[in-house]
Amino acid sequence: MAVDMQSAGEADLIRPVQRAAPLRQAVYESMVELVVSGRLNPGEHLVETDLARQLGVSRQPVREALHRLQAEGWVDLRPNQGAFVHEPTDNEVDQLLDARELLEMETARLAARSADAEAAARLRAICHEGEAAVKAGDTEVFITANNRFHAALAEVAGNAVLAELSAIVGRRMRWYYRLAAPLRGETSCAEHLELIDAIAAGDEKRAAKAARQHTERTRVAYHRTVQS
Amino acid sequence: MAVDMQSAGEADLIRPVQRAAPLRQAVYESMVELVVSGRLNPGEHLVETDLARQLGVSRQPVREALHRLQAEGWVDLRPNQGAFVHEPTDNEVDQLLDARELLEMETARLAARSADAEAAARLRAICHEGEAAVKAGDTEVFITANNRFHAALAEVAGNAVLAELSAIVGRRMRWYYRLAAPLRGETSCAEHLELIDAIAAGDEKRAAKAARQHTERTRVAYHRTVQS
DNA sequence: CTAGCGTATTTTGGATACAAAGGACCTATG
DNA sequence: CATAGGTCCTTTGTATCCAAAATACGCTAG
Repeated sequence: MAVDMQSAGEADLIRPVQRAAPLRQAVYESMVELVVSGRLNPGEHLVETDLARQLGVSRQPVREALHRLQAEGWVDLRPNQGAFVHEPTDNEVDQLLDARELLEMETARLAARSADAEAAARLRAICHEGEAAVKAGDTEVFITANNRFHAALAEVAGNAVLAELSAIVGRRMRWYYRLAAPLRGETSCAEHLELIDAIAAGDEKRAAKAARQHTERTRVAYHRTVQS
Repeated sequence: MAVDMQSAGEADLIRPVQRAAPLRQAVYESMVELVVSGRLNPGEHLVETDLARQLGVSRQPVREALHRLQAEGWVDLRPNQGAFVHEPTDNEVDQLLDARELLEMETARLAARSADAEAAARLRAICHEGEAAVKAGDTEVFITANNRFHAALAEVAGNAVLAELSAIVGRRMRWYYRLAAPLRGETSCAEHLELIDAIAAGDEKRAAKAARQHTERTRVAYHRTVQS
């Protein structure tokens, strides 16, 4: 199991992080990338020492990153045994989507209540960025724009707690979402625009409905993806 | 500002943690206790070195505890400046309660759908423990039982994500809840029992309504408390 | 006397070193 | 030959040490 790590053999597997000022942040992002990209397999045991060597930093930032990754559901931390890459399940996806639906519907309702022309314009701008990314075929940028959209929506709704919970669910969704994103990009933006229209009109019911449908379609897209 | 910390002068301010196996856990619990009890004032700057000395451990466990405390909303961590005790606001309480209402209603609905006699009995048992604590006047035990009740409810509902989100909100509520708890203890258990009845009957609507009313009454109790 | 700058101290961020717990492998015995 | 025990090695958990950043103070110049 434990491959022989010769001094030269591993160098290009994982690129050392750029030593910018906030090292933890860089390490954290590198590790998210490693997990999301699938270079680390679900269930795999992450050894702090190895990660530190490969990333070119000490164990300290790695540890802190691992703790944060646990809080966000990327890895599972067992006492005295270290970190294991979280194993995603279809059941978990459905639970995440249930939670997301609940949170997004309420967020949409609150946003519609605040009904602000300037806010609607801001949301539309982000939405169009996502569209552009889809046209360019850049999934990663699209997902980022998507997250920004949901974050902005939560801000408009004006409940910071709700926004944070949405963010937690959103981060966890990323794992699965990147599977379904390519199928959804085209229609997702249209659904966002419909949601924005409802919010701009101050129509709470319509906004909630749009949010629900958006989530449900994401669910269908995911299930269709994993079946293939 | 910085009091003169003579070797003997500080010893009994904060009791050193019992050096049980999981040191982090002990440090974390000690610090929650320090924040909740009010011995550390909101906005106060927590210096890692001082905490470490006073708790009788090194800075490392303290740092990890601080990160966890941040994730749970007890402290705010500013880059290169360290930890500051979170300053609670009335606005935040309302937002937390809004989120709690949303989550609890859905949890109650799902729990009612699962409708299981054995589960209802388990919930009732926890509820009665809380009642006993109220009668004994032990607020701390009551709050613990209360949290256990909500956790058990989430488990019955069968959505782990929802349960975790509820737990996050519940932990944050603790700060405020301990203010309102003394006023609520008596009626809170009765409301829980009404909720359990609705769940046992499989009546989703009634369960959701009970959950909503329970949250709303907590809100009223809190606002009444802080006004005095 | 006040405002701006430079230095010094404090405190966090990161690296290294040490101790303890867990798991794997090997051996000896029934 | 299978199993139980023990030892060794790997890996985490904790402590100490060094460097970099931020703040606060004091000094000087206007």
